[in-house]
Amino acid sequence: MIERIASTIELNKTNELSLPAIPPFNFKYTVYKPSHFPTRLEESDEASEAFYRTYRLNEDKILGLKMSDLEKKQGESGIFLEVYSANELDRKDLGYLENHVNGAYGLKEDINEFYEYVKSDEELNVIIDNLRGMRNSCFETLFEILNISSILQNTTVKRSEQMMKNMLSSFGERVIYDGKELYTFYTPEDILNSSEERLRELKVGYRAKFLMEIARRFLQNPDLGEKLKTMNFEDAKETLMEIKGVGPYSARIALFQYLRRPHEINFDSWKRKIFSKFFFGNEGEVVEKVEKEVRERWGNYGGYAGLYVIEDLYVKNPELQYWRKDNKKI
DNA sequence: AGCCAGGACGGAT
DNA sequence: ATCCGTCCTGGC
Repeated sequence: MIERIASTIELNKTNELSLPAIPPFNFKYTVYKPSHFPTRLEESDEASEAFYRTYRLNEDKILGLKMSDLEKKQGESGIFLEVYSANELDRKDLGYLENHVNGAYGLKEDINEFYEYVKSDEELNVIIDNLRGMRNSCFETLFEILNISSILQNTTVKRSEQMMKNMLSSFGERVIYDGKELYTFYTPEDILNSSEERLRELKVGYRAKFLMEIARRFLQNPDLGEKLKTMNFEDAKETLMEIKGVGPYSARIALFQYLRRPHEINFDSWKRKIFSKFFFGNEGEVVEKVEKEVRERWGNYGGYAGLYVIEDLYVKNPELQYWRKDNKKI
């Protein structure tokens, strides 16, 4: 099969947008999550305190985004967005982009509802104080987040990182803007124009057939993500798990990240240990007991509270990012 | 060398 | 409904 010949697209700055957020808003830990394994989709620039991220607008227009803290620029909560592109963007494109960033980072969500819900949990509130204003973030489309959750399943993070790198460098578009070299995510067409054998060469293992299947689904039904947003919780979960390769773990990642259901929390062995230790002081408790504690303590905001616990742990213990070299064990 | 961890599937019960 | 062998790769 034909594989796209590697090329690099250079982008130039074409627009600036100010995207206000409902306060409080924590720019740094909304756009950047210390617990997430690094990919070439995005880059955090410490010196300029800017965050770079690629974006495929309406499937064909390739964008490079540079985000910074609107508070520091204009004294208002939110994101200052600099847009790099090959061609000028029209009003419709910009409206679509603005809508995407608002949704991806929950800028229009009132995080105070979560704080109010858990206000009596003193231990959690110490953590919230450190990260106040942090939102759940998911810049990916449903197709993309299901690729990531498939790549995360049943392996160590180090190998997930390797698989993602291989997939992006083989099928993503390489872009250069503002001195950064990053990749866009690939599309369902990119995968279907390749082959299961080729994916196996990229060390995704038995997931090759799952990734082909996911690509097939989204080629047939590109609006699946939008459809899921209109469904109730059970129907959305059921629809996700109809996709071969998407089980409970991957579905919960999509439900929490993409559909922003604050209740959902997914327990892989890594999170099970972290929360076992957080609740009971040891890593050994079974997932049923850990999950029961999440429900009793945090109810409908179990996923959101969990997000704060995990990210706080990584902020305080940056050496935990050695999972890049080691594995999920803490 | 052989064995194990890590989600999901599919067949057996 | 629950259990179990299998799929892959990398690390021990």
